[in-house]
Amino acid sequence: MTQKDDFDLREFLPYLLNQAAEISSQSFQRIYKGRYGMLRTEWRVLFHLAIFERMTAKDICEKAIMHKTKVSRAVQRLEQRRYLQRKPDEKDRRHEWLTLTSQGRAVYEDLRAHARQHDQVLMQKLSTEEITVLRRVLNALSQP
Amino acid sequence: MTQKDDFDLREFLPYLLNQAAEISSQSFQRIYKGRYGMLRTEWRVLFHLAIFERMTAKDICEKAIMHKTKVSRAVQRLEQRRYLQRKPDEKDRRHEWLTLTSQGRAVYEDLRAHARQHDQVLMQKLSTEEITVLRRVLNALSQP
DNA sequence: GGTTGTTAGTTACATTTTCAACTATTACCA
DNA sequence: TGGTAATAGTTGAAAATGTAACTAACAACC
Repeated sequence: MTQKDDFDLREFLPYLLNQAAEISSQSFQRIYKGRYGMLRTEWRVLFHLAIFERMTAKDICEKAIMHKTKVSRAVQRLEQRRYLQRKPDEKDRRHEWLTLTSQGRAVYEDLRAHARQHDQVLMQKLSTEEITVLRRVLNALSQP
Repeated sequence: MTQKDDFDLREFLPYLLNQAAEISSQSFQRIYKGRYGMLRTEWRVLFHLAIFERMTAKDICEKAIMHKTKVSRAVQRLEQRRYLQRKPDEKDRRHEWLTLTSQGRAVYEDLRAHARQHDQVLMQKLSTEEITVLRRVLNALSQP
C-alpha cells in the first residue's frame, strides 16, 4: 500500500473539508445525542431559532443550507418535544413563524455552553492566526 | 429575523466546517453522480484504490476514516460495475486485496481531471497563503 | 488438539435522508 | 375575474446510513 499516483487526496478541498467536518462533528454529536437524543438537523434548527429568535422554515433552509424536507422534519420533532412553537402568519398563511419555547431555550443554552467548550478543544490544535484565517476562509467557501 | 444571541454560529467550527464541506461537495457530486451514478462513499474508495493501488477494505477504512460497512457496500457496488477486483490473500484468507480494473482506472482518471478543475475554481476564492493555511489546518483537524 | 479470543468483512434491521409528488395559499396577468 | 404560475411546507416511497449481530478465518493459550 504505497502511494502511486501523483494526485494527493490531502490537497483536494472537498475531501479535506469533509474529513475535518466529519471528525469535528462526531464529538459534538455525542453531546446533543447523548443528552437530548437529538439529530444533527435538529440542533441546527434549534440554534438558528435561538439566535434569530423568529424565523420561518424557509429562512432556516437558506441560512443553514438545508433542504426543506430536512427542516420540516426537524421542526416536527422539535415541536413534539415542546422545544418550539408554530404560528401561522396572519397576512400570508403559507408562512409559519417558529419560535423556541422556554424549554427549548434552556436546551439551547445548555448545548451552547458545550459547543463553546467543544470549540475551545478544537482550537487548541491551532494558533490564533490559523483560527482567524480558517474562519474567514470557511465563511468565504460557504457562500455558494 | 435579526440576530439576538451573542453566540455566533459562524464561529462554531463544526458548523462552519460542515457548511463549507457541504457546499464544496455539492458541485463535485454533480460530476461523479451525473457521469457515473456514483455515491460519495464510492468515489472515495475509487480514489484511494487508484492512489494506493492495492489495499484491503480495512486499509481504506483507516485512511479514509470510513466505517467498515460503508466501505463494504461501496466495494460491492464498484465490483458490480467492474471498477475493481478482489483477490483473497493467500496466507490469510480473511484479507481481500482490492485493485482497480482498467475500466475503474479510466473512470478515476476522468474524475481526477474534474476534481483538479473543481479545486481550481474553489481556490480562486482564496489567496495562496490562505490555501496553504487551510490545507495544513484541515489536515491537523482530521487527526482524531 | 480444543477452547477462547481476535480480526476482516458481511448482513439484517432500524433510522435518516433523498426525491418526487402533493396540498394549500398567494401572485401574476390576459 | 379566472386561469396559470409560483411559493411554503408536508408526505410517502426509495435509497442510503448506522448499529449490532453475525460468519469465517486465524491466533493464542492451556
